[in-house]
Amino acid sequence: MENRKQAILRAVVKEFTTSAVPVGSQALQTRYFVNLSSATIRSELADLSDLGYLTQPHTSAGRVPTDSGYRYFVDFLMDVEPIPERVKAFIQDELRGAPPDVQAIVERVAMTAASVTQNASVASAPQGSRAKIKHLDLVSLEPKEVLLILLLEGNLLRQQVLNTTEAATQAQLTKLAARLNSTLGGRASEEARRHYDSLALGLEKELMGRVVAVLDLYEKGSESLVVHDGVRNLLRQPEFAESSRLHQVLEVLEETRYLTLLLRQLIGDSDLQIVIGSENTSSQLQGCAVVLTSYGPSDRLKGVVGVIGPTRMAYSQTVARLQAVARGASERMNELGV
Amino acid sequence: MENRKQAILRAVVKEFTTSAVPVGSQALQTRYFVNLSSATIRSELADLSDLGYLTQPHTSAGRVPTDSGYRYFVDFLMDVEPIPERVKAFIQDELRGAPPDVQAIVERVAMTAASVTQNASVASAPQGSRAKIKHLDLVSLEPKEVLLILLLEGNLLRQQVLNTTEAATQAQLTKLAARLNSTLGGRASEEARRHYDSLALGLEKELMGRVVAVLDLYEKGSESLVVHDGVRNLLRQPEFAESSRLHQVLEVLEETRYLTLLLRQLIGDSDLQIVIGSENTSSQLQGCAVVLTSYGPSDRLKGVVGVIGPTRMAYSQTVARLQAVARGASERMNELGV
DNA sequence: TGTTGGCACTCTCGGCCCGAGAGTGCTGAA
DNA sequence: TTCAGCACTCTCGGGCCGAGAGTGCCAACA
Repeated sequence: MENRKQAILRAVVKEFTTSAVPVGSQALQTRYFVNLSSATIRSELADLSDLGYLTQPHTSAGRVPTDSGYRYFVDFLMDVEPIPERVKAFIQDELRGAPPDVQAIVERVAMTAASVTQNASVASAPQGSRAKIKHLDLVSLEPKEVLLILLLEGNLLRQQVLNTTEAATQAQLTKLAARLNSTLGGRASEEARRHYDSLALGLEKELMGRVVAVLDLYEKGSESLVVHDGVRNLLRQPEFAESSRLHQVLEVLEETRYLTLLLRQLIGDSDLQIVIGSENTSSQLQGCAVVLTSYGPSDRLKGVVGVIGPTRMAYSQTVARLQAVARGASERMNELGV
Repeated sequence: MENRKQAILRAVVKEFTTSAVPVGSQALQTRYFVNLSSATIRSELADLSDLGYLTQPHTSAGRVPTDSGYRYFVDFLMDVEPIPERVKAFIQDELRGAPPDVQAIVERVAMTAASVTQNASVASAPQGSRAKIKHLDLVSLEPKEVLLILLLEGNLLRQQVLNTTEAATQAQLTKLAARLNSTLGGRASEEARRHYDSLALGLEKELMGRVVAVLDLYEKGSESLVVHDGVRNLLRQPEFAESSRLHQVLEVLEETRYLTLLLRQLIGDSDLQIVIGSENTSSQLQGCAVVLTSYGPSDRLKGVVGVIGPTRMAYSQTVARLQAVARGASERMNELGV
């Protein structure tokens, strides 16, 4: 595409992003292209419309980018936007101040992302495809009831209440825990499965069954922690003035199970994903843009943080800030060993 | 107030609750009071307006209950509404299926409350004013880094990463943990504080300092777990068709810190609290009604679950179902010992 | 050939009017 | 005290209209 067309497309996107009003040839001329006449710009706009990058709400209105228009912008025209120091500092502060557990950090990540991008946000907890057992503990609740505490790599705590067939004292449990710790501590989940298989029926086998179950749940990712925040930001946008639009977005956000799948499917193995309007497979997100990136303490342990807003979104700003949040969160998690 | 006036007020509330349209004398006559003429009803309606229980959007519209009208209804006219078996079963299923940890249960409680009342919901985790230490564990992460795992009464797990001045091996830590468990296990937080005071400087004192800090945090309730759900339900109500109304509610719901305070302040020590429209101290909740009740595994450990919706709310149904959810959650927590 | 000023055309938007309809309050009679 | 009748008030939706914004096209020009 010729340079001038690109420049005009970029200008339309930029202008529409901030004003939310269809942009006409005159506005472009006075604000971006003083050397061109509005007639020239009009003919370029007509071309861009023919190419499918722009459209008009009605014959005598200005132009609005189509989904393809945004896509072209994102792929070829977008420049990296520097993040103001104030925002950088805010992100740092928020994430440094996060308490040392996954749940809290994920919530903080969602909150920060929503806040700095002024859109709705989602975040899921980092999850690995292979788990390591770091530590294990057994606490007697009742004579035949045991609480199993499992510390996975990444300082993820899991607990399970377990009704055993035979009674056990706390002393016995402590001993058993110590033995299991030396066998399994620091080992991958495979080890636990092998150990389970090797056992004869009894308390230890029952216990290890639970351990394996927890590991399975974790590795299959069917236990999911997904949070969302910043829905109120969407209400500031004219796109969501009528409630039906917001309703659809909320159906996605509040349906945790679905949201989890969506995030997992979208992020794939790419590190930055931008989905615009009709590119969304989910019908509720038509008209919305989704920007996702991954974060986590290590390459093996990755969660997703993302932003949902109208397609008329400040893409370059959103991407920059979202990535900053992801970087900050990764550092914090790394530092905490969480 | 005379019986007939009460009956008419009740009818207006009931009718308006379902239709959301101002109710006129004729509608009342044909649907509730076939033996009265519409003129008679009109004069009663005029009286109820004078009393401040009803109002009209404009001179030639039907009547709408005022906040006082709802208040009178709730205090004197509301009858207990039986819960359909299907709904009862749904509540049971949802709560029985909740995983055995507090976080998950609180989320499940909010989700269920939102679902069965078709409104937005909030829930906070049960919290006691005094904590008991059930179990404690120490895991060595790095030579000078220790993870402290603390199991409080109610199976609440807390973790803290702690950088120690002196290095310690896992064996030493295990020994120390065992000693502390026998000293503190099952004891109240006072014991931990006394033990902390009695110690000389050193690893154990550092550790106990953290333990005491966690207990403090918990007992002061400054660590808060509050979740909300079902905002999408509000969008079905005409009251929230224009986005500004929803915006205000979302500001309350998404501002966790504020929400926590609000819940704590509202519930006080009563077991059921209904706040209607202008009775709300928070300006964002004018026009909304809030219904709250408490739940938890024991009398000492109470959380709050509540519903937020338009003042035009099916109060008797909401109260009945909310209490059923609270009962179900309490049972589940009791059973899990969570 | 690309650019430009001029111009007719199209479409939205807000304001206005108006009639239908709903619901009221009042009044006088039973 | 109840009720039928009636005049009155107000909203709501539809239709109309003029202002304004923006377009596409065309002919002229460099």
